[in-house]
Amino acid sequence: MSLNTAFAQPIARSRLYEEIVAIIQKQILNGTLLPGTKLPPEREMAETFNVNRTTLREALRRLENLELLEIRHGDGVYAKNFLESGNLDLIKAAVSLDANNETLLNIMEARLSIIPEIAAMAAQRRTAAELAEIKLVIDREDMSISEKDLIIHHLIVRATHNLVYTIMLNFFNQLHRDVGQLYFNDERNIEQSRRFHSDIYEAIKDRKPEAARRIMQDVLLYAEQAVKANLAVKQ
Amino acid sequence: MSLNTAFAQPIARSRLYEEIVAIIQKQILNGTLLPGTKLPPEREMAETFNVNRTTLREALRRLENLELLEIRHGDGVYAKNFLESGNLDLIKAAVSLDANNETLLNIMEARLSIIPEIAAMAAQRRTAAELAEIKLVIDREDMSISEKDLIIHHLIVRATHNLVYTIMLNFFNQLHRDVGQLYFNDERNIEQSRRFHSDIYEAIKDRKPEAARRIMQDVLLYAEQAVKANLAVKQ
DNA sequence: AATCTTATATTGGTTGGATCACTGAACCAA
DNA sequence: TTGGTTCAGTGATCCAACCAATATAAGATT
Repeated sequence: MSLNTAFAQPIARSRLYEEIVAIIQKQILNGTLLPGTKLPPEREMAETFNVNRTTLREALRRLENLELLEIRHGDGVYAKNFLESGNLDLIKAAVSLDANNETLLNIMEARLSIIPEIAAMAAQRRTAAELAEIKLVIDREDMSISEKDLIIHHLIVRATHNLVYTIMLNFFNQLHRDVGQLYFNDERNIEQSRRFHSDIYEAIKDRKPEAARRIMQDVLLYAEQAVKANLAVKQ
Repeated sequence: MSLNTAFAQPIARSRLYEEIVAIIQKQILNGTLLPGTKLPPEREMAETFNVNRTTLREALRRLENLELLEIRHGDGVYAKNFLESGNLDLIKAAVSLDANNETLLNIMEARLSIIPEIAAMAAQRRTAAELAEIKLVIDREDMSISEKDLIIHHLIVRATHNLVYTIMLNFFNQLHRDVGQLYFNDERNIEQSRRFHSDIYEAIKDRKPEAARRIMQDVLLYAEQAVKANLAVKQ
């Protein structure tokens, strides 16, 4: 017998280099480490953090990929202005840093302006095969509503035939994974989702972009309210 | 003497690990390396690519950050489904891989649906200080029109007071840097940009979101046509 | 004095090799 | 069947060099 899945948490042990990433990332995001600042040499930083240079370098690489640092061979390591170059992955870090959940609200706002557009586009461009796939998932019974919801969103964005939207959705879905757990614990929300799935399916089937847009907008607004209510409780 | 800057390509000497990233990335994007596939051990791969294990690991790390690989301590390295987990940085690679510029068109489509919304939001939320900053940049004369354009877009998105939009803009601006060079070589486009700057400024000053949205939409459509014309010539 | 060239120190990039830590599978014991 | 033990495989980290690009300053040239 398996434990209550809501209880079993995936440990996710942090690697050493990730701890260093977190430290430097925090300093850049909260303005302690200003853009243009030259960091100490790798050898020196490695000693400071009391890790091997190889490990430190993995951390610096990560920060470079996030566009937080610029590493110049033969010169040194410089802090960049994350507002001008930062990567979407930064948002995850920003969410966990700001205490008043401002970033989370920002994410939901952006989502509300982008995903409904995706739904509309999907209603226009979906192929018969893509429509059938959605139907198939809705009718399956060996899957939790939460899993279904995730896949349906994926299938919808796939129907836009736009890779950028597809990848952007991945970003918003990370929110889904983090907050969704609570959302789908409430029976009312589950019923809401079921209705959403059949409604959006119909709109896409009938190639009604405006209907799809509105349906998507409504469900996002509904979910947003649920999340906000949850945040209010926590505080 | 300086070379023609439009001709001078940004050297960008590839680091060794980046070449390995490119190879594996390509295999995942074009479907050679299927999701779930277990890659050989690091020691073996390092030998195959004829690089040190440290170097290989930097490559694997990068691919993990791109959400293309999953690295499990004590187990192994597995390929992931980039359509379900991929990062926006992937798009850059996708652009250079697909021959028919489909991804570039995808980017422009997404941009057209997102940036105008940002302009509208900025018109509603901008503070007096943010407005003044924009004006200041427009009036400066020690700056190329291309540089101005970039900064003005930054200031506009900053006025939305939404970090997600700010970071998203960075993604689209990379396109700006790559294609903008050609765009701003044409005198007609420069004139177009000047008009755009003053028009969008007025709309934001007067707090007219719909006007700002339309102006932004028009300029993006105009630029899109210019890019498409350029692509047509190249092919 | 101003400019160019060259030598050198600094710093990131790469290497080879060793050891630690986690995972999975096979095996054993209750 | 369940739980514990062992062990081989694999990633994580460490250590100590050397390679390669850059910045800087000293020297040569004009």
